[in-house]
Order: sequence, then structure tokens, then C-alpha cells
Amino acid sequence: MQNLDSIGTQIRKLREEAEMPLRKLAALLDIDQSTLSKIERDERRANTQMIEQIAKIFKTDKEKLLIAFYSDVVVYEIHQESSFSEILQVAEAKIEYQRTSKKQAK
Amino acid sequence: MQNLDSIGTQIRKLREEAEMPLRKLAALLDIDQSTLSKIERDERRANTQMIEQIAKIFKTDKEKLLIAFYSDVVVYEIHQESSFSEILQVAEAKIEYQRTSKKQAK
DNA sequence: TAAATTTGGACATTATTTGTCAAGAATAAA
DNA sequence: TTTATTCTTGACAAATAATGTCCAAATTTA
Repeated sequence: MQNLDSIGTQIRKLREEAEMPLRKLAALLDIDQSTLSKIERDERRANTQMIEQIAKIFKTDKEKLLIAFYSDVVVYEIHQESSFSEILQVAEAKIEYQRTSKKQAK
Repeated sequence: MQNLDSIGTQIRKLREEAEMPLRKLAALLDIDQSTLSKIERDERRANTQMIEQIAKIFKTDKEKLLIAFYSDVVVYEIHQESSFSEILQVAEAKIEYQRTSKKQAK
């Protein structure tokens, strides 16, 4: 199954497996080390450019990281809602509908 | 199946079915009419308190409106991503995991 | 202990969201 | 068509949230 670790945890694991200090990864990403520390502990959000750079640095699948990243975003938005399962179903149907119809569903 | 109209469209339909002018609903919700106009056309976001008030005003199912609202939020966050289906799957698994485990998944 | 690494918190800066207004466009009524 | 009503648009300020930066404290490693 898919990796259910948060994007922060996945980044930290990649970094630790590579035995790279946080300070160094922060430098590569051109962000403050305290910012990266917070990202790895899910106190701040990464952005997609960072995810892409991280995938390159650790030679890992960019798409998997992006899935971890966006699923965290989705969880953050709806985790408190009891009907989360219906919400996700409807969201999927909406996206599919937008994709398949020429005209944009407004 | 569920209603795939955007939350804005659903609000507008409820209001028009009740033959209530936008101006009046805006007053009931205590927001500017231009703000409501934008919400109905999905240019601005409603919030959950508005949704709840609207459900009461038009005596409709609050939960269905909330599902429309949150699914729009989710669509907005991930619609540009090709792996949206996987993202939603992982998001659901994450939420279920959080719910079933005593300890919070961090 | 000393060195290196990571974390926490404060703060300024920037970006995004929200509220408000007034004028213009569209629609309906007279 | 004129008038009245309703709705939309854009501009702007105010409030809120996100981001970048610094530095000292805490933690971990050697």
C-alpha cells in the first residue's frame, strides 16, 4: 500500500537515510534550517518546488512525494468532518467531470 | 448520485427556488451583497457558519451542503494534479488511520 | 565536556483573504 | 422606453495568514 507517513516525516526519513544534516539540506533548498526543521515536523508547509528538488536530491519518485504532500493538504482541510468519505467521493466525481467535459464545470 | 454542483451554484439555486433576492439573503447572513454574489459564482469562499445558516434558512440538509462546500475546497487544492485519484485514496487512508488509532498519527 | 545538530520563539515582511463601497450592467416592471 | 430593482464588477483598506530570518536554547553525538 501507499506510504501513509506525512510529507514531513518522509522528507526526514529520506534525509536521515542519506545521513545528510538538516542544515545541509536546508542550504540545498535555499531555506533557513529552522524552516526545514518545522517542515519535517509538519509545523510548516513545504511547497511543490521544494518537493521536486528533494526528489532530485535523494533520487526518489517525485510523484510519490507529491501524493504525500497533497494528501496532507486534503487531510488538513477535511479531517475534522465526519462525512470525509463522501466529501472525497464527491471531489473525485467533480474532478473527473471537469476532465471529461470540454466545457468547464462552473 | 450526489449533487455535483458547486456550493455557489447550490446556494444560488436554493435562493432562486425560494424567490429570495440576493440582497435579502446577504442581509440575513450579515454580509455584503457583493460578497454573496461572488460566493454564488464561486469567486469567493463561503465559510461553514454561512453554510449552516443557509441550511436553516432554506430548511435543507446541512450535511449535504457541507459536503458540497468541502469537496469544492478539495477540488480547488488538487484539481491540477494528474494523480488526484491516488491523492484522495491516500488522504482517506490517512484520516481513517488517525481515527482508528488512539495515538495521533504525526 | 565540547562540538555539531536541531528546535523554539520572536519579529518583520509579504501574500492572501475578507469587508466595504460605489458605480455600472442586466433584468424586470411600469 | 423609462424607471426601478437586482446583480455584478472592480477598487481599496483592513484583517489574517504565510513566509523568511535570526539567534539562543535544547538536544544529540563524538
